[in-house]
Formats: sequence, C-alpha cells, structure tokens
Amino acid sequence: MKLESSLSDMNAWREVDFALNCTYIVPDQVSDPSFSLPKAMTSIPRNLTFDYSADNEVTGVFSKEYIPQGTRFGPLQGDLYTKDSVPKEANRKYFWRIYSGGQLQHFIDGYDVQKSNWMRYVNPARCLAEQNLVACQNGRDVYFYTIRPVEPKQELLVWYSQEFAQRLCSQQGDLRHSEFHLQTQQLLQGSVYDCLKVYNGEEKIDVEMLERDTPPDTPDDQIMDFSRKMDREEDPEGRGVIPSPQPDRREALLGLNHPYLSDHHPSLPAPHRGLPLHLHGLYGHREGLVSSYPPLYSHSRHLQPPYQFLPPYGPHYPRLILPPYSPPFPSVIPSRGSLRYSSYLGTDGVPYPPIAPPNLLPVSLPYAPSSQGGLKELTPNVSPPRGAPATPELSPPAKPDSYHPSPEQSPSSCEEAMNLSLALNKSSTAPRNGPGHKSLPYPLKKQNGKIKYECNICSKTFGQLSNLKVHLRVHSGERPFQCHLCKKSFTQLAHLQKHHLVHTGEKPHECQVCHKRFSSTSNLKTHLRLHSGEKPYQCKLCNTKFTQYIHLKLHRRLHSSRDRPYRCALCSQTFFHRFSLFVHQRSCCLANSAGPVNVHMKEMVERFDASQEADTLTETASTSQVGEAVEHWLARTLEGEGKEDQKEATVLLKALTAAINAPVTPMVPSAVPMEMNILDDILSV
DNA sequence: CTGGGGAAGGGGCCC
DNA sequence: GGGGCCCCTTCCCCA
Repeated sequence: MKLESSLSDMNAWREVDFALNCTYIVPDQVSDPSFSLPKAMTSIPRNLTFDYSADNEVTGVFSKEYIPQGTRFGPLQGDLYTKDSVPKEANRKYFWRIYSGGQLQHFIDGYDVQKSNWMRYVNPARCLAEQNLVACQNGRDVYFYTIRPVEPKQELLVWYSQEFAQRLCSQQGDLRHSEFHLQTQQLLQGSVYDCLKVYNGEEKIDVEMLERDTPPDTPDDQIMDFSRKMDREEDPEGRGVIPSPQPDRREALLGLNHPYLSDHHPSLPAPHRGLPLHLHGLYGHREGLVSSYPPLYSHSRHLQPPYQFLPPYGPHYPRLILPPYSPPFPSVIPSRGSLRYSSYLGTDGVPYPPIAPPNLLPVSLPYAPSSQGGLKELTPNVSPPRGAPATPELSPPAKPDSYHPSPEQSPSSCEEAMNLSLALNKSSTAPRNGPGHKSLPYPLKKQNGKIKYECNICSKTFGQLSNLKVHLRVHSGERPFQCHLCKKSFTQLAHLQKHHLVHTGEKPHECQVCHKRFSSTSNLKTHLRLHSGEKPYQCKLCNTKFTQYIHLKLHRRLHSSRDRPYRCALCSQTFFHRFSLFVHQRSCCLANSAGPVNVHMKEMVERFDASQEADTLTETASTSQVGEAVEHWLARTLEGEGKEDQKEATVLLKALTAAINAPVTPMVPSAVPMEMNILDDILSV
C-alpha cells in the first residue's frame, strides 16, 4: 500500500479524521500512587520527556525519539466540572470546555497537577513551522495528534485543529460580535469579521462544540490572558501565573495579543504579548515563555533567527486573528475576505506553498498518512504502544535473531490505533471512547454462523482476530519486524525470516528435477512449471499461455497496443480484421446483444479476432474461409477445456457459423480500414 | 521488443 | 498470539 499522503493532506483533516485515521496511540504512563511526583509529571509517556528550568519547573515537553506523524496523545486529564459545579475559587487558566451538540457538557480543569496529566505542560506553537501537534476534541476528550514527524529532542508544540479554531472564532463572535467588530475591523481589515461572519452565519459548523476559553459567564477577573502571563510572577507551584492587571478583554477574547498582531497593534502593550492562554487552554510553562510568544519579533527569548523574518502580517500579509496557525487548515478558511494563508511565511522567510482549495483536498484518508520518511517506513521503535518507550534501545537488537520484536514493539500499537477507529461510529463525529465508555474493539459479524472480525477500514472480514490484527498493519503502515542488517521492515515475522535468506544466501527449497535451489516455496513452485509444462495463465485473445501471471500481463499489453482499425458503429468495439467486425455485427450487435449468449459471442469474436487463425485470413476471405478459420480456432481453443465449456462453445460455434453463413452481403475488401459500419453494407443490399 | 526465469515482497489462511 | 505456509504480485535481468 502506498502511503503517500503528505502533511498537506492532514491539514484538511477534521477532528474526526484525526480520530479515525491516526495510526499510533500513545497513552499516558500509569502513575504509581506511591510516587511523590504528581500525576502531571508521572503520566508522561516514556517516549517523551520534560524540559526544566533552572528552578526545576517544567518548561516544556520534548520527544525522546522519533515520533511518527499521526500519533495520538491523550486524552487530556483533569478535574471535571459541570457549569454549576465550578468552584468559585477555581483558577480557570487550565480550563478546557467540552461541548456536545452545541451544549456545554463540562470543563476539564488541568490546574491540579495531581489530577491532570502531562499534557498541561505542552507549550503552544508560535508558528506553523514549529507546530507539530494539533489539539482536537474527540468525543468528550481532548487529544493531541502529531501532524508531522517529531524528531528526537524536539519540543512538542500544539495548536488548535481547524474546527477548534472555528469554534473559538465562532464563539468569540457570539460573545462580542458587534463590539469587537467595531473595535477591530479597521485593524483587522475585516479578516476576523469575515471569519466570524462566515463561521457564525453563512457556514454553520455542525460539529460538537468545544470551547477552551473561559466560559462566557466567566467573570473578567478570572480571565487569564497572555498579558498577565507576560507580567506574571510564577506562582509557587509553577503551574499558573499570577494575574497582572487585566488587559482589554476584547483583545483577550479576540486573541489580539497574539504575536502576529501584537506588534502591530498600537493599543497593545507590545511587544510582550503572549498567546491568549485563557482562550485556548494552551499554556506555556517555560521560563521566559511569555516573552517568547510575541517574540516573533524583537524581544523573544530563544528566538531562532528565522523567526525574526516571520512577518506577523503587514501590507503583504493579511492579518489573522484566529486561528493564528490556520494556514495548515485551508478547509476552514473562507476563500473570500482577506485571509490568504498562503501568504504566510515559514521560518525560512519563504511563503508557505499555496494551499489547494478545500475541494481539492481529501476530507479523509482511509489510513494514516505519511510524510517523507513517515509511517510507511516505520520501524517498531517509532510506534511506541501503550506509552512504551520507543527508545532506540528497544529497537530490535542487531543480532541474528533480532527480528523477533520485543513486546514493546509488538503490533499492539497498531491494534490500539485501530481500536480507536473501531471504537468510533463511522457516522458520528463523536468517538465513543470517552470516560466510562467501553467500546467493542472490533466489529463482529456473523457469516454462516461463524463470527467474523471485520476491518472497519476496508470491510474485509477475518475468521480470527489475530488475522485481522495482522491485516490492520496494512492500513496502519506498521512494520514491526525489522532486519538488523539492511533495516528493512516487514509486517510479518515470516516475511522478515524469508527476507533474511537474502543475506544468508540460504536456499532451502530444492527442485527435485534439476536440483536447482530456491529461497521460497513459491519460487520453487513457479520453477516446477517449467518441468511440468504447466502454463496456467492464458491470454484470452490469442490463447498464448504463460507460466507466470506477470508474463501474461505484459503480453496483454501487446493486444491493447495494437491498432484495431475496424470499429463497430453500434458498440464501438474495435477489431483487427474486417471480417471479425462483420461476424461481430452479425452475431452480437445486429441481434439483440443483451442476451447472455451474445455476451459470450462478443467475447468469442474478440478472441477470434486476435487469434493466429484470424491473422492468417486475408481481408478478402470468403464467408466459408472465415467459417473454417473460426472452427479451427475453436477446436484449438477448447483443447483441454472442461466439458461444460466445450458444450457452450459448440453452441457458440453454431451461432457464429450461422452468422457467417447467413445470406447477406459478401464482404468487400477495403483498402482504407477506417471506422466503419458493416451494417451499412449489409442493410444497403 | 518480447518471452522467459528468478528474486523478493506482501497478504491471508490454517494450525 | 504466533508460526508456518501458500498464493499472488512485482521487479529485474537475460536471451
């Protein structure tokens, strides 16, 4: 299977697409209650690690090794509050609002490090170029998906999914539509207004709603925003910030303090404006993070030089409020207005490639995509199942028996990945894998009283679950068995074992006739046909037989490549020979060709047309000569065929002969074999 | 160019 | 769940 999808494919994914098509699932580590560290620390998957500040505060989450595109982390964990059960004193900085059917279901509060998990520490991406995670609401959970391969020691940086951005945008419009419109239309050149207009009015987003900012009823003084963070003092626990003077709420709501905007907004206390964290729940934890957010410009802390050249927007770069990293999600971007995401520059200062119109992008893929060096080439250690350490040391050891994967490398990651998709109702945008929901891992079907396990990607059924699980690797791209010598990987151990013979030169299978040896039974079997004379693959047109299917296939091309100058005006079928067209029209098209006999007849005429018997006939052959050739050809063709076939052929022969010998126009040789209708000849008599 | 043979990979079934 | 096996397919090379 070819997994040629690129990141751009994923860019168009909806949240449900991520849920359905993600390839790998990395669950949290199960925290040991005896640990003194909080769950937020201990839950981090083993293929990830924290980065710490000098005072030992978590500043970010990094990969320990290569993590493939299409990997799911999560769900986000924390205290769950209903709208009415939110503690008054709650710090809403880590609130994520979970909607269902447009209704607020609950909040996930990641504030408490004992209740939340490591995901609270993931920093938001500052630009598209560095974003490698996308946050999606699947069902009533929030997951992070890798939208590109994550290299070892690379920081995980998250931003919204397109629908997330839509909801956010939409919600803000709901909140302060007119107000902020007045305030911002000049600044924003209408882009956000367009955005809201589209999302709120013209294009209804019929997805489960998720809001991740403070609820509309949140008192202003509880709204955390970037500017607070900017001026923050780390609280003793290091998990939040102490609010500083409340900035313009509209700015917060609109994300006007986003780096792309802040530097150009005269009313904003530029340059230190970070992300409106309260809005999106994307917290920052690194020391100096605050200054790093606006920081595309001058005052960044760890700014990489290329960022200096990333224009937030300007005369040539339409301003964008939300989502700041929407470029990867063209399908949510209104084509009208001033939002031209393709105008964004990457870190190298080069504009992002033009984004294809949404209708040119796949809505969904049947399997997880791979970018360059992506899932297709996965080796076991890049698909850590169950949060297992996908560490290099767990790669298959370079020993002759190394092709036995360790349990950590087992197909379970694939299984889990499929579990995800299997747990989903295909027609639903809401995966039923939320808390407390126990999904059937594989859909079961009953066929002839036997239970079948169905692949929910290609609907193929299997009598045994293990077979399905192996099959699922076809879709996931997982190849857990790697050759330590050439690093090739395989979906099945047997394939790796067979492959190993390539290196050893071993050929265990010997031909008893000529004593030639082969590495596989299949190849020996093919070889044995040479001795037996068996040629199971026959060309239907010329009856040439072959020992291998590929030879027949190649041979067929010859037929199709040859010119067939005689075309039936009734059915457009073409023939090498004029008399074949004649026979065809007399036997098939002139008669009502709907009947089954005529279908066979058509095929027979076609085969005869390509036969050596037909080739030996001249175009001026008489009807009797044609009849003889047909008879000869049929006799040869039917040699060795079953009685039923012979019986049927006899009927066909009679019909063909009758058609040929019918008292109609004698065939007229044609010096110019063009598209023609022999019927004209026949009917004109 | 075409047919023929071998090498290798991949999917699935059965035990 | 894993191993063994079979069948199919494709690629490559050669005559």
